[in-house]
Amino acid sequence: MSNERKNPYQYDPFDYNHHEINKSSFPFFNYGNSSTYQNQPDDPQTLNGFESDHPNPFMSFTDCLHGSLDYNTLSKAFDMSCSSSEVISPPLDHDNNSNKQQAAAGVRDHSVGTTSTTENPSTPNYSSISSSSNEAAGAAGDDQVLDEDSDHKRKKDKQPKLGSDGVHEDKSKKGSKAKKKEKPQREPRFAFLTKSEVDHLEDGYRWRKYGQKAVKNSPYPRSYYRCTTQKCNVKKRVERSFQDPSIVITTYEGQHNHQCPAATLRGNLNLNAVGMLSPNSLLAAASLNGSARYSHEFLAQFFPVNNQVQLPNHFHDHPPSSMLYSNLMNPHSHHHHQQQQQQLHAPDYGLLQDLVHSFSHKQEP
DNA sequence: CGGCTTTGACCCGCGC
DNA sequence: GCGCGGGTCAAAGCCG
Repeated sequence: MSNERKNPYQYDPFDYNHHEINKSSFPFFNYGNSSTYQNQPDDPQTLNGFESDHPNPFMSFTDCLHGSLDYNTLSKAFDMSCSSSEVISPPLDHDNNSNKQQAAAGVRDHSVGTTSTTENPSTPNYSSISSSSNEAAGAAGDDQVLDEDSDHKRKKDKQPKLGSDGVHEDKSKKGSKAKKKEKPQREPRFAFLTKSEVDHLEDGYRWRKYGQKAVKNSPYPRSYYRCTTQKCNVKKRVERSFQDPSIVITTYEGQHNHQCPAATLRGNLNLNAVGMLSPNSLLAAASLNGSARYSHEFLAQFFPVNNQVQLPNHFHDHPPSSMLYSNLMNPHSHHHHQQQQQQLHAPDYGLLQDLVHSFSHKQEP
């Protein structure tokens, strides 16, 4: 979060590149009914051209997993990722100065985070995936935030403090910094953009909300969830795009060390009830369909080794021809440089920023 | 009563 | 050093 804190309207692109260098972008998955999404090709603040070209708006992410998650599907998805920056970026680039405030004015209140996911399981229209390495999400590479271990440490330290109303000396911990050496590495993150009226999308796992924070420059809060399974350190953050309130940004951090409860219970995934799948559930679903091989490759993108994300060659070998790809094509995509430029001047906006960077990085020749 | 959400306080790193 | 903002904690409350 270090870099993010620069002036939202003039952050340093070079600085960003420096930290985002290992990021990569990921494919879009469209799922569910897309009829409610109003595409505005001329409005840079929307997901330009996102739906207009979609030959099959009902082909869903879950559909891919359920019935036809195969090599082609995945490769198509990857092909898309190569040109998906525009898709993600529009909500970020441009302007923002005036619109960020009014973007969500009156659209919905701030009381999100209530996990009423079941009431509308079919809302999601599309989602995109973006991964980011450890440095992502504002955590400058050098000031790693805490992982579970550090969480525990902190918890310990915090106990006395709470008892004494914070007057207790927390300084002691600050002084005793033998442990501070080992900067815990943040888990890889990957984000989904999902068009949904529901904030917390059902993904087959059980989550416990442990916090909610207001997002700077956004009327929508960010909710923090943790997997309820013991010893599973996966977290996710959910927030709504302030520029397109219909879009929910879900960021996963870490890997589930267990099976997807939904899959376990049913022996298969009821994908119709799954609004969005985390990589693990994706993996589970893919495996169920005998596509484990490719799903692993696919998922490997989310968990890059050595912080280096590489697209498998065969993904590049397959020209973009899927509906997913066309869906991603931005009317302004031929204005590559222009777009990038805009992205580089995107406002500081937490998760969205992460997305932009990971995607924009993809554009490098 | 257990599991979950809410919510204010706290921690921490960073920029100024 | 201070304030800001992201992230987390944990007590209190809610709910089935």
